[in-house]
Amino acid sequence: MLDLKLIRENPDLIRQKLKARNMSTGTVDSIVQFDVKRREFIGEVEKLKSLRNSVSQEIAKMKKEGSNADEKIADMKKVSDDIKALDDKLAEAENEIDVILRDIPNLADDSVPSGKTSDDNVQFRIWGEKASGDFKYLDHVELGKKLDILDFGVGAKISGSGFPFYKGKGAMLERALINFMLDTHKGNGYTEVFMPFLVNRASMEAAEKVPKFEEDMYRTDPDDLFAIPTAEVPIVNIHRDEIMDAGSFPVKYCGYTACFRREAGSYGKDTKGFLRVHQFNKVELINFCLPEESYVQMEVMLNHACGILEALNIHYRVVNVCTGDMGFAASKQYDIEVWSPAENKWLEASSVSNCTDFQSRRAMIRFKRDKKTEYVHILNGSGLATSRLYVSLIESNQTPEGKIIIPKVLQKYTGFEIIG
RNA sequence: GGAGAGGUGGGUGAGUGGCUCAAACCAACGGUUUGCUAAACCGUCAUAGGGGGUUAACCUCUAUCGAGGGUUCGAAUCCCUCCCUCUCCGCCA
Repeated sequence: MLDLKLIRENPDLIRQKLKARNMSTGTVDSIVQFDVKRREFIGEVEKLKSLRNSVSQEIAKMKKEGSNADEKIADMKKVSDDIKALDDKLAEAENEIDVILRDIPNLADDSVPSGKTSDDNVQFRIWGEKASGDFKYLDHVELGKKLDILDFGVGAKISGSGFPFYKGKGAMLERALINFMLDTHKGNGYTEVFMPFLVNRASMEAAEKVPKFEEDMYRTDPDDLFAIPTAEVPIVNIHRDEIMDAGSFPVKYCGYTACFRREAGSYGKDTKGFLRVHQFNKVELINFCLPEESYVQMEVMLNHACGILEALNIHYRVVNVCTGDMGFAASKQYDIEVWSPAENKWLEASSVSNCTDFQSRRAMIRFKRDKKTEYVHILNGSGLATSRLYVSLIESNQTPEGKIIIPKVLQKYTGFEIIG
């Protein structure tokens, strides 16, 4: 969430940033108005509470001395009633502010290109070359079927469409990718963690996923637990409600989880095979750092994610995501896209975001410096999601006969060099 | 799932209605003393929000003892609901 004080003191800045995100600016006026009310109520109610505290002391003293305090008690009864009424009004104003605040995204950094849709994203880097064999590239669904390593029909039978099923060497390849990525990131200084895949509502709120995106989440009914849409949620919550040691930054974690997304409202769009799924595997990178370091850390994280693709020799590009296409909590976002020779297009495989203090303010993750408490900056990046990476990998490394050559670095993880 | 115990500041831990709007100790930080180390002594020791201020230091008020309600002039303390942790039993990978 944004800083209420920042909105109060710079409403024009916020309006301008909201416009850049194609959002209406009326919310700013509402917040400012409710904030004025809120502070009025606070002033009034605290004056009354102060009075009550001091008079209660007097009553205690009078009772001890044996004198009659009935009159003061009657007065204070009235004061207490007033306090209760004012507290209710205050809570109402605070709730109104919170409801609006939960709907306002992070402010875009000035280095973010302005634009409305993904078409306005700006290519930032491109690496490698398109697979250019002199034959027709089979797509991953055809390949998977031919080699008997992927069976989307079985996944659909077990769970529904969008739940991939891997088999034999296909399953081993998936496991190899995950292990390779984790080992590489450990080498980059990340602490490996393994964590719950179901989290409580408080954790989802701290990561700013709920209530805004509740429709996109799988939720268990009697326990109100959410299937995580990304490992970002449990990892960010490691330090929730904590004042972190200022000397410890950057604090870096990597971890594998399955990720679950309902993808409500996106039916019929890029639904083939792995292109859009409800469950996928991802190795996530999270970085807690000092505010002044977050944009530098972001470039470092981007390079860590790209390093995986380069080791696997996968053709990719990085785009600087525009204001209109950026994630809710991000102030800046790079998407990494991998090339699919069969689809003849780029597929998003990773997203590296600087969430600045947007999550840490909600999650109360802070550190101390010069006697002051400041909010930590939090970055997240996929390093990477396997599903679309898998598509690019098996498609790009296929032979004219429809076999798949395993990249050198993966061979010690798979235990084989070729599928087919 | 059943039975019991318990949740107090960074940690230990006192506190069953009002000089406790949280004692004491430990840790941490600053200082004094000191050949060095250690010890001793003194001081600081929360978070959030409001108001004031030469808008920095600082002053002041309010809230916070797992969470939320309730009783009361007044709640860490009494009542209700929920959450979590620990121990034992049952079930189970």
